[in-house]
Amino acid sequence: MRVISKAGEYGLRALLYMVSENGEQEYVNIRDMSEKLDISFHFLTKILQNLTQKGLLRSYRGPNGGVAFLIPPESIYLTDLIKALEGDDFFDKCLLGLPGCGEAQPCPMHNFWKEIKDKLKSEFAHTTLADLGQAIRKQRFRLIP
Amino acid sequence: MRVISKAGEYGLRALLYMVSENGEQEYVNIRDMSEKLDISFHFLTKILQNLTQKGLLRSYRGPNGGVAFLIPPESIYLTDLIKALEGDDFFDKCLLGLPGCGEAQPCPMHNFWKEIKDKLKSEFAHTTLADLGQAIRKQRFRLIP
DNA sequence: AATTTTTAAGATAAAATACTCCTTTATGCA
DNA sequence: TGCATAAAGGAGTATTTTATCTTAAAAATT
Repeated sequence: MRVISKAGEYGLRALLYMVSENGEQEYVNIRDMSEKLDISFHFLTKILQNLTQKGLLRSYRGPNGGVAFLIPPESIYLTDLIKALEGDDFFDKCLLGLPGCGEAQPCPMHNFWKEIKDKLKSEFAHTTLADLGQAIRKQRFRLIP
Repeated sequence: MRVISKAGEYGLRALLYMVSENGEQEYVNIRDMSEKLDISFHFLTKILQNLTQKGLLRSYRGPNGGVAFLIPPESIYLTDLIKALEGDDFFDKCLLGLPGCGEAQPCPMHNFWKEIKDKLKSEFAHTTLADLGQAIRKQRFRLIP
């Protein structure tokens, strides 16, 4: 059960790196990050470009350039991040993939799945990137393989 | 958030069709099913072949042949079906896809996600194909597009 | 202005997933 | 026995996702 795509994972991991591992320098170098996290530089570039276009990050070229948060990580909620990375319909899929399943004609698993999705949604809706970063530091979770 | 692959969806839908739409005839014709459910015949064949090999279905060639349940749908639990369709590691993935996340070194979302997975698991572990079929009949859910 | 460092963008390649086709084998029926 | 039917099995194609390469453009340093 892959919940989040590779691209989504990499994006999330990079932002967590920016939040938790990086000091207070504004712009984080993408090449550097790609090497530390062992993610293809060009692929990561694409993913972060997307987040820049969607207004979560800002970027700066030239020496000492890179990407930085446009919105402070304290106000980046996972819901928004996941939607930016995975698409807006992330939370709207039928568990069984049954055609026509929805509120109007719920499949046998619809309500059960809705409950679970709602839980996931609300967890994502009130945890921020900063929260995750803090937890990572606290638990000493190694982001870097 | 695609939880189940296309192949998994088709397989599940076909079995639900067999449970709920089909009369009491033993073998269900795959071509017929593929047309009714609007799934590619060849693709569906592959999927059901897999279930036959895994011992959930049996098949019969020749006129009036098709596939039938080897195990009665009353004792096919979703856990087993999903594992057969999607692979045994279905319930073992990290939500954030963080490398190294596990019981030994849980990521910040690990316990939260474990809870949700456990809920899903236990729901799947005690609902059978027959249960779903019954619900479909009761709710008059249309399997056929 | 030239050089360096970095993002931006588009084209291409590899891998995974989704889907198709064709031949073989088993079965039923005339 | 011969023909039609239906699944099994193997190989092949297409599409999507993931990843890489190549070139261009922007910005800072010298």
